[in-house]
Amino acid sequence: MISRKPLKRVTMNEVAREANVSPAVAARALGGYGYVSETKRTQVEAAAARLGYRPNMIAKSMVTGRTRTIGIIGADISNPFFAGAVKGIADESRRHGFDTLLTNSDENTEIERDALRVLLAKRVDGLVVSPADVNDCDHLREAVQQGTPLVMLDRIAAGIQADSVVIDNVEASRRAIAGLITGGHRRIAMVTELGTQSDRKLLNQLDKPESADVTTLNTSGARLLGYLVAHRQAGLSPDPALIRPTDAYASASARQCTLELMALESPPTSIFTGDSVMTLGAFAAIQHLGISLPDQLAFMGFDDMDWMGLVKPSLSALRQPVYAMGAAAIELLMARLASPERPSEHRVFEVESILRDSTRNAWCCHN
Amino acid sequence: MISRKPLKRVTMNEVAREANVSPAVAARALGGYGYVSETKRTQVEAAAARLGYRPNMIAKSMVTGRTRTIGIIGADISNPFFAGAVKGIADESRRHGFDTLLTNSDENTEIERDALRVLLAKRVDGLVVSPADVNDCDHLREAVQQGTPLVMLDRIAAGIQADSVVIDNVEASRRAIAGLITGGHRRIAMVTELGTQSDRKLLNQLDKPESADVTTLNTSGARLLGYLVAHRQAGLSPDPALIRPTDAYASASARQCTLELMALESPPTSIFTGDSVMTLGAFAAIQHLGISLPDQLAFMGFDDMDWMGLVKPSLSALRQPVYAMGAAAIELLMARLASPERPSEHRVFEVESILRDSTRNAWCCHN
DNA sequence: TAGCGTTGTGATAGCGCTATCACATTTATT
DNA sequence: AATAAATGTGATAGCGCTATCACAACGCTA
Repeated sequence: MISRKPLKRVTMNEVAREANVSPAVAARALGGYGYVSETKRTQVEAAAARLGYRPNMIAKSMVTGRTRTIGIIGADISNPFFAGAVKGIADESRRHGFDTLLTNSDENTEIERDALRVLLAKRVDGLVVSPADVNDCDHLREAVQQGTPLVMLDRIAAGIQADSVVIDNVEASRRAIAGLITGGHRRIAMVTELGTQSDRKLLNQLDKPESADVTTLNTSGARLLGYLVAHRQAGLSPDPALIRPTDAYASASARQCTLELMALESPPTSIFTGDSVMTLGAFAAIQHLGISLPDQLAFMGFDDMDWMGLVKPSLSALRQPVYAMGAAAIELLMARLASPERPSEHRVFEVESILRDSTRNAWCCHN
Repeated sequence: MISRKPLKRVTMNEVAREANVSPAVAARALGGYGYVSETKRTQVEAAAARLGYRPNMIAKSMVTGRTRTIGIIGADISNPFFAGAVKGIADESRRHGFDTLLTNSDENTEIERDALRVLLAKRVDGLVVSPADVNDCDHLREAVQQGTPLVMLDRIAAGIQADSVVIDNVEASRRAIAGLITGGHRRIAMVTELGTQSDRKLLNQLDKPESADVTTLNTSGARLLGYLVAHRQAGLSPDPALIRPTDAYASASARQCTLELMALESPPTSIFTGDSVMTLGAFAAIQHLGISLPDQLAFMGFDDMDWMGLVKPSLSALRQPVYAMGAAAIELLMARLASPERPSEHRVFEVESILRDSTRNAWCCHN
């Protein structure tokens, strides 16, 4: 039960009275607009300080229609990818005089819809969203249509007229796998979450990746597609037993999947993980089994973390410039706020291959 | 340049007209309060849906004086400690129907002051703050006095009438060091950031920790104090050469400090780090030098991370229940919103010692 | 029939500001 | 000196809602 009496705060009118000027003058002095004489400005400022006046953004937003606030809908702040991106978003927003309202969707479209409703009710000036499912985005489309600019981060939902900041997941993954294939690997396992229906559909068409519609795939689906394409291009047919979708408790599940993979009659000679959480679990399994990398198993994962250079052997990874991507999202948003009619822009960032010991002699640059 | 025309949005009045009811009825139907007949409620809801009506929280806050928003001032979201805490804060807030406005202080009091000003202007209903410097908190005190409830997380600023959620840094650190001493170590190094003046003052009184004023110490100062107390209690005099304050670029600096420590004529037999960022840098140095843990050097650090169990050898650490601490901060805030006059509550969480290979045979439980 | 509570509806003040007038005064230009 | 422009001030509408009235219509009891 919330107490009902909102506390009485000092208002501009009281400051005006204290300073013996009209409310209009006080407003101009405090708000920094229009004409005010130096004398009165000082009077007003002194009065404001004396009374402990705090401007009320709510009231200001009420009349201006702007809040100088950006809403963020991310999957999970405790995931390092988002933590880094959120930092970039927050810093860059601040630089432009905007604040950030943060929400978590937990990769759940229902929660996302809810979060969106709240952010729109709060009248944020713009949104940065990582859609939980790119195939279920009517709510996002409606927000854009009603006039709230939106930038998609990490994932692009088809059919939404909005800017985006992404990497080319298919190509990054394809290149990584192609490298392993060129390095001589033929049994490459992939451990990844496959949270959505459309991503899982890929499992039924392992040999015809070209028939998949990229625009309906989420991040991990796209990474799996890259895996399939690399195989296809090399004339190889992927073994379904080596593709392991994990379930919800991601890290633990990745560990379990990896244990099972290595227990196969014909285990993989190399393993590729869909993100850093998968990498954590898979590597835990590898340690547990005492498997030696890269001789017995080559290892490469999506998303680079500091610690990957410190484990033995060190782990190769595909690095996304997360902070820069977050900052870029805000740049695009600011550009759109300035000119709402500009054509939508899609910023594709480069993925860097960080080659460490876990792929030594196992990976060859492909192109 | 921001475009100036705020876009025209559907208001309650328009919904009322569309539904052929008075604005008051529409307000009650949409706001879910007071009497409305079933018939009219349905009419209004239909009209709202038809027009794509979105409630305006700003206007509502204007009259109610509440925003259902919690402001967070944290040091750095990309630091795993805060990322975890922020998750706890956000989740728990959401459970209570509150949203979170996130800001970063970068451990800088100036930025913190700024962030506070903005959050108060936005009329947040409450604050969760990790003060950058517990000795420079007049701005926080004023906020509390003006009536915005505030919970301090991770650090307590003296003389502020507010709730707090912390761990006992002195005791946790003292116990860890005492364990190393009992384990036979006499030359224990400490690598930690010492960002504030008051923390650095400790360096001038290594042998009389009891003369330090705990309430003026920040997190890392308190941890250093624990280190000193443990030595004192064991009748040992700490070697100043083994206490290494790092500077700004934390991880790299910790690496450098560790390299220098190990190059000493008489190097430490054990090393203790002030947080996970320090641990990362220190461990990188240890790997670089090829030092074997725990034989050549016992290792223990503050803050546990997933990867610490995966490096070779695995690293011992003091684990804080970060998520729970974030959630607890919101619990306290909600309790205070419900009864503003309740006495302030200080929640002290337990620190768990995660003993792994890096302290094998080097650490003995002390009490 | 009068008197009462219950249920539903409408009118409207006002939250704290900004923006826009109208107007007063000073300074510059012809 | 007359006019125009620049500079400063005050009054006030209104942003979209909620909360508070006043009141009407209805069924109930006495």
